[in-house]
Amino acid sequence: MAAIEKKLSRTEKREIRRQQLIDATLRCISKNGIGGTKLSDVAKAANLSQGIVNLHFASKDNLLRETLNYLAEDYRQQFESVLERAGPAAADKLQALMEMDFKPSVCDPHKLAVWFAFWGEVKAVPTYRKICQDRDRHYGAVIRGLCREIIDEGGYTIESNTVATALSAMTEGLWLSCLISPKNFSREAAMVAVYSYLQAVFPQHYK
Amino acid sequence: MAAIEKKLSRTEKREIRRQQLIDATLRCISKNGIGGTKLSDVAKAANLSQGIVNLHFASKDNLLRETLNYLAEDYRQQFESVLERAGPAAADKLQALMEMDFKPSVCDPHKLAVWFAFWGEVKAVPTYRKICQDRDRHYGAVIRGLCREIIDEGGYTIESNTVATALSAMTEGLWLSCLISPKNFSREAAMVAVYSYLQAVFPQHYK
DNA sequence: AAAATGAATGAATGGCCATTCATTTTATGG
DNA sequence: CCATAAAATGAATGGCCATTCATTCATTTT
Repeated sequence: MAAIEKKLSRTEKREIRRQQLIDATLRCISKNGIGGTKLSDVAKAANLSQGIVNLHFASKDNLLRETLNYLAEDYRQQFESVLERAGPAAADKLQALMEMDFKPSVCDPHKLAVWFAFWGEVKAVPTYRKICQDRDRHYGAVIRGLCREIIDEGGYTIESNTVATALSAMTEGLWLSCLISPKNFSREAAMVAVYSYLQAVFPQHYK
Repeated sequence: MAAIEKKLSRTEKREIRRQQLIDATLRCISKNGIGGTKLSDVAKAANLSQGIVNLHFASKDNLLRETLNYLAEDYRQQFESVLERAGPAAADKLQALMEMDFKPSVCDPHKLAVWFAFWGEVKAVPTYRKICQDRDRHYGAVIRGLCREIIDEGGYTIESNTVATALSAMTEGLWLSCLISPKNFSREAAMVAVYSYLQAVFPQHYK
């Protein structure tokens, strides 16, 4: 490991350190919650020294904000990538997006624990609210657009807004189940629940 | 106020104090999150003195646990009460329960903020997980039972489990929207989303 | 109404933890 | 290969906050 690091330039190392610390933070929050996460834990989890977080992130608040930003960015990338690959039919894109939400890389108790830890602070910390709101707004708009296309194609009478709201909510609620009762939860059953709605509301598009 | 308290016996006063402190805790958590809630804040919010929480609850952990228990019990009471009053048809009961979830007394950003604050710690604090799991299990079972009845009546082919999962998830996801974007959120629109599912999946029962 | 018991107060204590900083280690440009 | 600058360390600092406790105040009992 040290041998590998030797080959990296200073600026490369800088980025690596930051990411290393964010990863450690994710593990700590998932295990101990935001309140239970100490900078000394984060440093230990990253195999680095006490003062390292303040060196790279200046403050704990800052580290937490950057961690949330990383989570949001991680989701965004997967979302865009799925949107590109799937389709071209709107119905296929929508289904692919829903399936993404229950892939192990997204629907993973560790990551979800961190999402919920931040959601739990949304009312108290405007910065977190802002980041989460922007995320919701963006994906909401995309989903709504796809629903609109499907509705136009199929001549359905339901509001695109209603379907988009229902789908997004269902996803997030299923994530909560995954967090609270991981034993009992199955990603397949979750997808079946989502699919039951798509099928019921867009019968020509989903069988 | 002092005049009123004078008339109360010691044991009555004890209960009142505990409730007063739990109410203050709800307000503090809603405003500052669990991490930002100090015992001195709680005492101040209850117009009482510094050491009062330790006197009545022994420790902060204890106060938080009791606060979550209170939230759960509050929900349980409303749930049972709705279940009693509504019906007797299963479809009516189910609808009444869903409507309850979006009444102001339940779907209120202050209360929801506290629910989410605890959900955010579920992975880190087994005690919280236990309480939330029990809650989910219980209501899940009731909702599933009602869905089963409706399915049998209507000769639908969908699994009761799927519908129950979808409905519970949608509720909780909509609560998250209410928390994150209270400006944009409307309780009516949320109910429309839920209703769109009921209508689509149980067309004979919901028009 | 005196004694005893319980409730409430708020100042003092002690531990925890983010942050700082003097020192050491490592990388880079000349 | 040296000089300089950046990165990393970890011990020390200081502030915050849960908890304790001696004291005061109120209620109940005898």
